[in-house]
Amino acid sequence: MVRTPCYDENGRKKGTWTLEEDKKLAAYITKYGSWNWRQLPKYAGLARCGKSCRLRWINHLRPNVKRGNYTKEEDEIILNLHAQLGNKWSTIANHLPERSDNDIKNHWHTTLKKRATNYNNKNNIESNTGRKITSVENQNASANKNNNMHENIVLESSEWSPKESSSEALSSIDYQQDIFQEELANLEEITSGSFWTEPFEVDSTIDFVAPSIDYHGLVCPPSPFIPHEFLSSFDLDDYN
DNA sequence: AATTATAGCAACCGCGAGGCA
DNA sequence: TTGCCTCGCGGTTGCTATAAT
Repeated sequence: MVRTPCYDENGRKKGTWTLEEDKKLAAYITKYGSWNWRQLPKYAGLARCGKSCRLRWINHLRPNVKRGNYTKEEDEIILNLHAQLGNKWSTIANHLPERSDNDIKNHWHTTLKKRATNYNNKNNIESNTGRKITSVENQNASANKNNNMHENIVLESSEWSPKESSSEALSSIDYQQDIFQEELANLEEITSGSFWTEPFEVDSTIDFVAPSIDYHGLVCPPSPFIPHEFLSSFDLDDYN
């Protein structure tokens, strides 16, 4: 289910993310934000490309992201929106803030696609009998996902498995929050006290870089892994 | 028990849009 | 206007787990 880790011609890692990489990425973005995806992995001490970091963050690590175990209501929203929008996964994902576009896309191709034909046929039948689902109704249904779905949006009960509850998804969120708290604490500990003034034990596997100015004129924060002797030549006050 | 087929999902790739110099 | 850079999107691939034979 995962890709075998390997390295590209630039020495950047590809494939499955390790727990350690997840922790580094989550901790860094939680503390500094995603100011520049391309530069971020260098500052975060990751041998990954920016694209990979962005994807990992959006699909797995960002707060409150829910994985797997789609509810019946979520399925209905996706089916409904896909019928209107087509493969506009990012737009569909906007209606399901806890889901990523990639996750929705995968879910569509693996599960919902098969139902779509029946679903569309059903809508056509309803339309022909004078109970057409309007786009306004669809929007209301999407925006109000905490309430019961619109009466017209019905899936065959046999098509939805009750095993797809939200319990496992919630445990995924708990797991991510644990990572945030643990690594944030580590970062705070690392970057506080004598960290900035004491000599640093350099990890030769990490590509150290200097703080810089991004295109918004903001100081790009240095990685907590940058050694003291390298940092000492920079004064962030000069940039601010 | 071994082999093959299928499902499910993580992640990569290529392209277009938009911002900036 | 043009070219470069970054980001985000959608299509696709690669791999594992599970089911079927």
